[in-house]
Amino acid sequence: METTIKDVAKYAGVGVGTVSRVINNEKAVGEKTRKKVLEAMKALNYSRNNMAFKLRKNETRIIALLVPIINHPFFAKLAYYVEDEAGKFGYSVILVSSQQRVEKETEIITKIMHREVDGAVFVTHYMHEEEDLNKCPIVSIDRTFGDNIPYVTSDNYDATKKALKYMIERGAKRVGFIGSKPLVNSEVLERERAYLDVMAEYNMPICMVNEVMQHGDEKVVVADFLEKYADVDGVFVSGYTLSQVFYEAAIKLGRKIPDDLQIVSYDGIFKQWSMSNMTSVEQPIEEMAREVVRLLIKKIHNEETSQRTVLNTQFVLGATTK
Amino acid sequence: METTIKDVAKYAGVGVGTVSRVINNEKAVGEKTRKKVLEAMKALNYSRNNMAFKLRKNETRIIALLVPIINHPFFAKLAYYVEDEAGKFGYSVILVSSQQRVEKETEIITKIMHREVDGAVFVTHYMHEEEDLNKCPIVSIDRTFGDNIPYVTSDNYDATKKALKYMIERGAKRVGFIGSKPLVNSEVLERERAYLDVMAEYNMPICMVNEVMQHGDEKVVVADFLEKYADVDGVFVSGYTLSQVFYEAAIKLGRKIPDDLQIVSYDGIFKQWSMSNMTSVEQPIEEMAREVVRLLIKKIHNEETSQRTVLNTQFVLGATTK
DNA sequence: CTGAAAGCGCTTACAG
DNA sequence: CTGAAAGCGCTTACAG
Repeated sequence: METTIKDVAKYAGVGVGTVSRVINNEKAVGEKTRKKVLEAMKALNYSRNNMAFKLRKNETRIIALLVPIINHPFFAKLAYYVEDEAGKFGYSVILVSSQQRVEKETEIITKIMHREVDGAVFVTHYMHEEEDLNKCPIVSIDRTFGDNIPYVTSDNYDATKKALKYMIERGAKRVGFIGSKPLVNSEVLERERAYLDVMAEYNMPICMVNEVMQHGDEKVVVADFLEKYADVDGVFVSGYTLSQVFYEAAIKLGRKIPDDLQIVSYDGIFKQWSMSNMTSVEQPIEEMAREVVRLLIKKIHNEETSQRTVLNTQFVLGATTK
Repeated sequence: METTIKDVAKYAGVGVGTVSRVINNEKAVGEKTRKKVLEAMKALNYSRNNMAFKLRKNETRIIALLVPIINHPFFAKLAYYVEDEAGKFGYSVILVSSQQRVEKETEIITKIMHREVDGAVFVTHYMHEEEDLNKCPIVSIDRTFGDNIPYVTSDNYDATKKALKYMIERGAKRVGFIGSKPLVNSEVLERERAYLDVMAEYNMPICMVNEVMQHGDEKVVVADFLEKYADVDGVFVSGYTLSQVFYEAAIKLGRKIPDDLQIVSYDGIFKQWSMSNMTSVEQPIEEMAREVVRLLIKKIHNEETSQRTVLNTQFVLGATTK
């Protein structure tokens, strides 16, 4: 059997309340008593059973992080900083890859209701039932759920606009857009809006594929795009995976990059992970992660939070633009 | 207040024990009573407080996964499958990036002792105090702790030998080895042993750098290696990050790959993450992850486990060998 | 400053 | 089949 607070109390010849007080470092305890208790703890090699502690306190000190798939540079980096920031507040993080299965989202809600975690950050783009969500401490990235779910996002609209204009200024005459459309309301949709606005402004034709995609669909979608819009000389690719696939496919088709075809991607740069060198809009992943954790912890403690937090991207030049 | 088992019992006009029995789907409960309780649960929107459940059962149903850094293709992929496999057994996984800080390892031990997690899988290569470890349900990948810590690994020795011979058969006359040396006993050391054996067998000179490295040291180490052994025409690179850095550096130095310099790496292939196309020894990450989880769960339940599990790698041809 | 007791929300022998 | 009670290991008013 593991040694409990009772054993310590008996050994030290005091009450369990007293032991609890020294464990929790409360001031109201005599020097001698404290010493006795400390010795007993050491002698018995005591360590607190935090299951009991958590039950009393009614907090798990755990949050869940729900990503589409952890095995992806964007989400892995996010997870890294989420864990780091949560740790600063004494929280652990449970990792869940939704694998595009809706049940996984529901599972998290259940975990919250069952008091297995205190809250969750949702980085997924699937369906769900609004009603339950609003009762739970949940925050999100990019996704706009409703008034009760704070989220952090990046300046999707402005950044996309800037990226498109950059290619146009460098000679692109026919500019395309390819993206994976989220299933739910998301700030990511702003990228499409920016594209449409820029095309209107420059009086250019729309060459866009922005579809709901399953993981793995990228190749087909890219191939379709490149066939349908064979004459584009500038493309905005929304998302890391898509941009890698797109780049490869374009090369294979013999397109000269950037002379014949310029590319800018949203999230195209993960130097650590790949040898690609794309011009891209880089999201402030670290800051997004840290901020989303701070929001969640506030939410858990019923503090006020702002509903929408926008962080700035960076436009990073690479070898895929002129 | 959240509704408890007591509320349900009162509402249904039964004892709490009975409610508990229907929650846990025990057979010994009358049909009518069961129905009454089920209705009460629904009416009150009851969901069990698992903190209390866990305290009673003395199990957290959580395991910890300790990796050097989650933001890395190998560990991210591992994490993905660890989570998936753990889920099959009803376990959640807490993610911890050690960030090369020893305290993080100790932290996990503490979490186990404090009953915050039931056990842990260690994929790190740092120091620790043996004594505590042996009391805890811990399993590992590659690392050999001692008789009490089961681990899974791959056929490091054979695979390395095969890779080296492959280059030699294709004309390599001067073959090097570059790796990041683990701080602790690890099967990864077998790769060095294989290299030394092969060099002896072919009577070739040793061109090896196998040092303890910090994250970020790779560039310097690679540069040193390429300067010191400027005339190697075949190199075995141990590890993903190192192989990416090595490849880039070699290219920059004007080395023609594979004509002038062949490369084989251990863990060089992560198609999802990069556009590289290396010849490499591919570890069965999914199977390693699943197996290590199974081992841990057995350990948690005090079942017998084998101490060492070796899984086979695959030798995958890419563009970096002749 | 300290002890005895109640209680967090469950499960599980023990009777009946 | 079912209820009353004890207990999991803590914390926290309440007295003193």
